[in-house]
Amino acid sequence: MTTSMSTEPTPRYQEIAEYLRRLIAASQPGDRLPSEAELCDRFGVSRMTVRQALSVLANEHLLIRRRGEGTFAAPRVVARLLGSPLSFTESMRRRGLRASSRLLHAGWIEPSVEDRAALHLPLGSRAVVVERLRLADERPMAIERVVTPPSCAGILDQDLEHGSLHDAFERLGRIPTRAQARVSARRATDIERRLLGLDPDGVLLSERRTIDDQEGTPIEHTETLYAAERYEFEAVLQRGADAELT
Amino acid sequence: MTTSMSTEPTPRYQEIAEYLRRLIAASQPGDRLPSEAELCDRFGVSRMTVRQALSVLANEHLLIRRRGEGTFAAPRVVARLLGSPLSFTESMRRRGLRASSRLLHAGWIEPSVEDRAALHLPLGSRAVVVERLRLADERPMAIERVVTPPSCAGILDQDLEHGSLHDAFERLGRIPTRAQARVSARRATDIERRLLGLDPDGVLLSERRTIDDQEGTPIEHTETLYAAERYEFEAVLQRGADAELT
DNA sequence: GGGCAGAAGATGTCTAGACAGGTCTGTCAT
DNA sequence: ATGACAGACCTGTCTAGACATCTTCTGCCC
Repeated sequence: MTTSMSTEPTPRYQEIAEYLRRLIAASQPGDRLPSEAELCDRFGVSRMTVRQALSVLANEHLLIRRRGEGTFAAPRVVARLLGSPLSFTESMRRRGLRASSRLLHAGWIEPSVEDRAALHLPLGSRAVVVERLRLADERPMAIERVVTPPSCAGILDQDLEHGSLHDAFERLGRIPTRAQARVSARRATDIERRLLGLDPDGVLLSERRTIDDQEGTPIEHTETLYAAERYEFEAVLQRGADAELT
Repeated sequence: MTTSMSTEPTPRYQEIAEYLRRLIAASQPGDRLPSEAELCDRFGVSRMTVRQALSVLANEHLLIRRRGEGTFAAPRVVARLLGSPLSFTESMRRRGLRASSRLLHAGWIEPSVEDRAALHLPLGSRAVVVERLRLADERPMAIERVVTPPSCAGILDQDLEHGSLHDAFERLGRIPTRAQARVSARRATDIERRLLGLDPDGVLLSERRTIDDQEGTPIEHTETLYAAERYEFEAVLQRGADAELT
């Protein structure tokens, strides 16, 4: 049994994980997923290989395993690690969804007081704004408004419909290094409801964050308004040997 | 009868993980850890068992594995929330507010499916619940519902009106060490509105979290409902050498 | 000394089983 | 009807290997 796949072989467990991601994306939360034995048969692999795929997805909270019962699609859409460098695109892909954007507006503005403070802009300075509607499988997930200082105006020349904004920053030599975020919630306005396709009781999760580059210079002040009924934040906290305060 | 979490012995891979946790705690970030082969010898188990222990810790970002090189203590924590959700009391104190509680309910319950999964409870096991209204300078801020396993029932004997629940855990020898949290938002119900003193459009920030003790055993599964108009989460992320998560 | 090939050592992927323990269902005896 | 129990099914834990791939070190040759 020579396994002679020498041309960049994707591990079997990743194939199985991909299959399950799609299955979960097409399932209702709580739906039963194939048992380990069924997956062994379907993919012709041993049980440990199937279990490796399942443990990857369990760690991402995409499925829940209950001994004696079975494996089930995880409740709800969990989105992104709070403050994580994971892009919107990448976190959607892990959930078997295809991310895209619709550019709402891009150009120069007079920054608000909050924008100025976050980006350390002098009074009278202008700023660059990019507003996009973020979609997952064509379904609106969030409204994003990014404000950057004049020194980053180069991003206006990049592909804002398909590319990642963070990649655009890196091409300009500015590496996103440190982020501060604040998360709050409020009811949606009429305009926001229409853009996101929410019902009249629609609630928004707001993430306002500031990102610094490798030199500690602020390069981005962003507010992202997520449809709360379809999006959650996730955070992992480790209490280390440091009770360090601010 | 308090008891009995389970009659089964601790799995070998958890023993090994515990050994490694202590080793990592005593190491500098980047230090080399024992190789898989060394761990196999030391504990007299097969390689897959050692790998299971290692993958648990890798998922917690406590160590980093590099193919061909070895396994190393992880370089620092990836993300930390300020005003840490590890303790309401502590986060209020940092904001210069005095935290207090009004006990709504405390006792034994039949845990929900989600509670059971989060706390690794067997079917039929009961659980302890504590529901409190959390106040900051006498102003209602959040409704908190804590579910803990029978092994932590001792917290029922503690002062739940004034003391910190986490201090109570530590007095039981269970040190809250790691937390996973998910943050979402929704409208408040009538009861919640009344408890928190919200207006009819009131929105809640919901934080559902699970906390593990120093041995990785879940000790708390909590949902906290914050008055969104008076509360925000803050997070700070420092990007280290974490280009390789997954 | 410099360069290169190979050995050694490390993790990654995978097999084909085994037994244990939790959950559910249907049947049989009460 | 109801309760007890057996069996089917499912995930959890673990073994004792195998080959692949990647990195680093070593020693030989030029």
